[in-house]
Amino acid sequence: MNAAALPLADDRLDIIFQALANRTRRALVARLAQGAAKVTDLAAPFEMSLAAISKHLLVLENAGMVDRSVQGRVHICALNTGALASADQWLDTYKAFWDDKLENFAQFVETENAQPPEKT
Amino acid sequence: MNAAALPLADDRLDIIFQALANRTRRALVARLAQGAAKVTDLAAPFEMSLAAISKHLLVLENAGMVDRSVQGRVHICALNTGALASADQWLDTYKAFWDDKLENFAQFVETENAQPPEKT
DNA sequence: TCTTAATTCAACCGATTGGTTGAGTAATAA
DNA sequence: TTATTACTCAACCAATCGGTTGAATTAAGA
Repeated sequence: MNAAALPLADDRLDIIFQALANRTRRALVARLAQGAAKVTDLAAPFEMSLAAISKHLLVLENAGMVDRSVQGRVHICALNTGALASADQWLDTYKAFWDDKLENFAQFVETENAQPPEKT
Repeated sequence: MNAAALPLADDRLDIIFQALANRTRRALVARLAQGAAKVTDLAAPFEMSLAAISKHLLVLENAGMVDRSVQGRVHICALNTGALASADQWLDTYKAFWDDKLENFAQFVETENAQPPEKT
């Protein structure tokens, strides 16, 4: 079923979240979720140069989100969901925390106020 | 109550994922998931300056992940789950896609700025 | 062949990032 | 009052980011 339960090294997560931190790249992910596509078609909806899209695809590829198959002069890109799953997994860890544990910030502040912190 | 069903504007997601794209900030999130803390305590485990941590906390705050309460000279930071939920929600969209095939996905594609499918 | 299409590469640019240090500002402690 | 603590602010720096343009590469079509 789900084969992506890897250790999630920090530098790997850096690269994955960084790749997601750009709307053009997220739009490319959205597009690729519909199916594989060649670079020119991926670039078509955007108002930036093909070279810029090429760079964005490289970022996604380095993050492990996109696989590339070169057929002649055409590069076909496809989504690889493993990296996305890793990011999702990281977030899910903390979702579990806050669903269960975290309550009201104001409540904490009151508690902290009534109970002075220890000296350093 | 889950208040995180917002429209997920692109620039907002840019900021959220960018905030997560740094291991120090993710470590701060991890630390804050265990409970609120003051800035000095948050900075203690790291081998960088307090000013650097202060900046990281500002990034998390601007991303909506951290709330701050100033009590005297002490700033108490607490995790705000809304922004993390937004990132999770974005990823969940794709998780839903790759888990269940394109059930809800065509719907999503229309909402986003992705172009209609053009070729097979 | 000669031309065109698909894509990357390389150099460049301004803006941003992630860190530093030192000074500034308040609140608490002595 | 004077120090000390908690933290931010401001200036600076090197590295990276996101884009550009123009040239290079390679494949396909005429």
